Amino acid sequence: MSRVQTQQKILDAAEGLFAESGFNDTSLRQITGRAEVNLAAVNYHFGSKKALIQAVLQRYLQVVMPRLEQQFDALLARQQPSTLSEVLAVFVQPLLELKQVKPQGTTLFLQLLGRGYTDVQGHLRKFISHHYGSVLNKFVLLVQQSCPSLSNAEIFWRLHFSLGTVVFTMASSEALFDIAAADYREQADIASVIRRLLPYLAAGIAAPTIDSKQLDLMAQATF
Amino acid sequence: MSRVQTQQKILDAAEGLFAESGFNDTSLRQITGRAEVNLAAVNYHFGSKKALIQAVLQRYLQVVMPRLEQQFDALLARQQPSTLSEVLAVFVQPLLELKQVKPQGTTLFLQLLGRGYTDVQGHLRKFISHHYGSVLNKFVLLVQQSCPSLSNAEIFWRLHFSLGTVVFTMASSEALFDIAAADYREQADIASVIRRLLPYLAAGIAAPTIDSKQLDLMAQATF
DNA sequence: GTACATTTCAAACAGTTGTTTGAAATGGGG
DNA sequence: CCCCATTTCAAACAACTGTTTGAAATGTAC
Repeated sequence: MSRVQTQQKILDAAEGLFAESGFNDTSLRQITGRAEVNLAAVNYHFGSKKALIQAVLQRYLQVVMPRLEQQFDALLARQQPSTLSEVLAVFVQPLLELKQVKPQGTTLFLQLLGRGYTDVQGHLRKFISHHYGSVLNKFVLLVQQSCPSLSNAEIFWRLHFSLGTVVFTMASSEALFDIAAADYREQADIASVIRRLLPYLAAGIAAPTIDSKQLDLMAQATF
Repeated sequence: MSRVQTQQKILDAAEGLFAESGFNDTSLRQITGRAEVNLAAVNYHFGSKKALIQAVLQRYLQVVMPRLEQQFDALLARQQPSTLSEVLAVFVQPLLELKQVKPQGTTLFLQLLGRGYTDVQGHLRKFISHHYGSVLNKFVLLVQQSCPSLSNAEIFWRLHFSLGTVVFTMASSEALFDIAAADYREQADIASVIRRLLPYLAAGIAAPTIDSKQLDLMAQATF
């Protein structure tokens, strides 16, 4: 079997299992079993499990990230600042295009992203900010321009709140789909979740700030 | 050593390690090592690691949940529906009161909650909805009353988005504190994060809905 | 078809995990 | 003090993990 065939079989098997069960709870024996490949093949072709995880993510990142950067650049080249909704909407097209790479591509990638941020804390964060930090900086800059009234610290926190929303939703998307289908007769797919997500994120990021005095009043209002 | 002393030492050691490294990445040998207790003590006193995890969470849940329910009941007994901000503000007081149970109680509990939802998917969700489902239903009812224009399905999704925000933020709160301190000279503690969280969540949950036509326009606006 | 490099394979490695065991120690009530 | 239940302890258990090994098979160029 040729080099690329084996590598591809491993990547395909691995990404499915990783998305289902997370990185920690997926063993190399499960992966090589599903890929119909010898156990040692992973270490031979990728070096280690960690490297395999990165390779699985890289297959999608190297498609999505340049598309995102290109769109960010287009917005940055404008004269007047973009609205927050415009900035967030940039993600939709590149993510949905992953379906062309592979039928379930969008769902798989977002689930993997969710797993990567929740399973082993820090690893994926460092990997992404190291390889694609410049792209993310452009995104942050666009958000800052669209919300000039917010301090940079406030934006930092709210963007991480938003990251949490996305990552958690995607990591548990399969369970949420099931619940939504059972309780609300929803035929939920990844595109419909994205559609629901954007207004939530836009409103949260651009929310008015309140000072601590107001918060204290709110907290005591129910006594 | 008396029964309760050993159990307490195990619980104290376990909750700290669980909060730091998550449930999967914390071994019983680490726990019994820190607790200065024999390895077999966990299985003798709690039965299994899974039961220990639940016991760790129960110590806080059985304090927080009755307090929450009591506040929800107070709001439900009102004549006019509460505002969303009022409903969300209910969480502040009971969570901060955990500091009286134990100095770092609030932070620990929220980190554990985050770990529980991100580490082993589903387990904690089932456990909480089984033991405290009625309390959560009252919360959902209050949110529905405060946002009459939103469909129940929309509220379902937005509450899970919010759960993701909280859970992810808390699970990685230590890392976020460090970044915030380094980049924005922020002295961030759990109370200040809650203060930042509430307006974000309130705005996100109450965000105006957009139809798919508008979304498509947004997505194509940058071409 | 021979020579050489690449790839596969079964087997074993060393490490960790949660759990169980049976004896030793400790506890308090009669 | 003795008895009996409770609790501790060191040791071993079986199952799993990612990784390495060295020989066998396959592929490729001459």
